[in-house]
Amino acid sequence: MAEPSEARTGPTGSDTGAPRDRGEKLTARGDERKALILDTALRLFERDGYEKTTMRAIAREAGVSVGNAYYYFDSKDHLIQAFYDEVSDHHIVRALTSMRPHRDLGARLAADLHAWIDVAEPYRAFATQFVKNAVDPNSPLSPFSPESKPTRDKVIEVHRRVVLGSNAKIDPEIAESLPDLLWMHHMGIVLFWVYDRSPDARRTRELVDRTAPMVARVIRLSRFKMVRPLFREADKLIRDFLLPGDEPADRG
Amino acid sequence: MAEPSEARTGPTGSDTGAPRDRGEKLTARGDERKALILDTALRLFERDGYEKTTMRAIAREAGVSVGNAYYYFDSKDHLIQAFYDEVSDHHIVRALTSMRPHRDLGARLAADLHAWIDVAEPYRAFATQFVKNAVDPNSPLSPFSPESKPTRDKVIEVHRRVVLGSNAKIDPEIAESLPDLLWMHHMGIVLFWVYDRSPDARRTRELVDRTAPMVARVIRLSRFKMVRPLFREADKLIRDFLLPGDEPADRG
DNA sequence: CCTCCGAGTTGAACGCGTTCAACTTCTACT
DNA sequence: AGTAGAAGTTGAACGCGTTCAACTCGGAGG
Repeated sequence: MAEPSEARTGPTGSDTGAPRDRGEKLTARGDERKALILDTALRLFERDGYEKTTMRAIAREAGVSVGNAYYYFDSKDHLIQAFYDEVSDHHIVRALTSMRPHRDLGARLAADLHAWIDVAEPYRAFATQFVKNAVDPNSPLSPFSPESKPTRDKVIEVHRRVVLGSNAKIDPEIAESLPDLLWMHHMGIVLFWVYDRSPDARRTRELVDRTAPMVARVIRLSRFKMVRPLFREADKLIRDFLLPGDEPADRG
Repeated sequence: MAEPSEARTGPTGSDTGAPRDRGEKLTARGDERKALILDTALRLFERDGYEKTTMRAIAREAGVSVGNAYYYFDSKDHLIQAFYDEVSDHHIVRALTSMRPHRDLGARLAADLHAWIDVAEPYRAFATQFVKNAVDPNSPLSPFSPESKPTRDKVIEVHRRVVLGSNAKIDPEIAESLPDLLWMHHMGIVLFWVYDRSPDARRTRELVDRTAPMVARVIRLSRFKMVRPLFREADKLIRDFLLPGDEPADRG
């Protein structure tokens, strides 16, 4: 399989299964190195923004070669995935703590979302890029991508706790997919936050304070017979369309 | 792409006074040239997708130099703006026609959305890129950008007609912001459509058929006293947060 | 005729993300 | 110790979007 290096003709791609950084074996030193590169990248992203930070700058600052950065991360985007993981982890801890004193569903939800804003705020400068990539179905950063599933599941689990720890009485039939609904509400808030230019995301916080009680009120409505069919159908819809359930295999 | 290059100057009429991209003087020959480049670009986007189509390929295919393409369009993204305008214009015509026979709000909404899918379907291959850019607040492609306002207003106007032509009885207080709500529903459908991999967007159409009646049902609910406060608050929320209201910016 | 000027046009060049063949270092096993 | 092979590392090179100094062209004024 010897191809002349200068004639780079033909379709190179379509081999989508790049097993570069996946669960491959990394030595202890490799783990260190990977962390070093990631930390450097996030620091530069925070300081200069995502687009203005070059892979060459990251490599130089971390004291490695460009190629080496690519040995640990498949792409520049993958570095953002790591950022998202980090934010998510911090969010989980903070959210569970801050919602603990509350029993009211709206209050718990608001605490949850405020916790997210607290954690994510330092990175707002380059969060745009995250959302931009998240919206691309082919990106590993897509919320529906296999790569994102573990993180996403963890976040949804938080929303489950929001519901479970509350004193709200909820139609058990819709209770199960409620966390996913709340997750979507969360995503909406995130989208607003990305656009938000007010200092300290004050406007997003205001939005949270006003939507959280509303969401709680809507959920409380589900007990009434008049609207129950509507809720059932909405629930079914969400299950059918938004939750992939079990997609057998993508590349195997 | 049924319209020949001649149609380029006609239908928009709204120059928006945007001095953004070469709003400078263009000779007759310049207009032709610009249209030629645009048509070539859209054709290649449709054939090969957005990312795989290079500016060099567009230039070569159109018989001009790369630099010349940049003389008429500030960036590759700006070519997509043109695509969005075109889709919107066709959608408006088709939607108004196809919803005319219906009086039921759900049916009218479904007709509207199906019309959009019909028009946009050929471009699904590179629609991802549009959404990706649309989500960037700094992009001229953002739905909230001044550049997009004329197009967006036209689309929202269609949604106003959806409501006005129906026999639904709606709390007048919420009726006014209803078009914007429907527009957001539309955006949600678009987002799903971008992810949709089913042939002919069948799954998105299914989603439309199921959500449109639901939306209509929710709107019908607004008459009931029990939920009216909730609707009022939701309405106020939308006004306060999602509609910029009075931006004293363009074209006095 | 020539000159001037600005719209139109060019392609080499820049900086970017990414790839790759070749190289070095470490680990495991004989 | 020796050695195979995996893990780690390198920088030049590729193709991309974009920029820019220099060019051509056409018509208005002398």
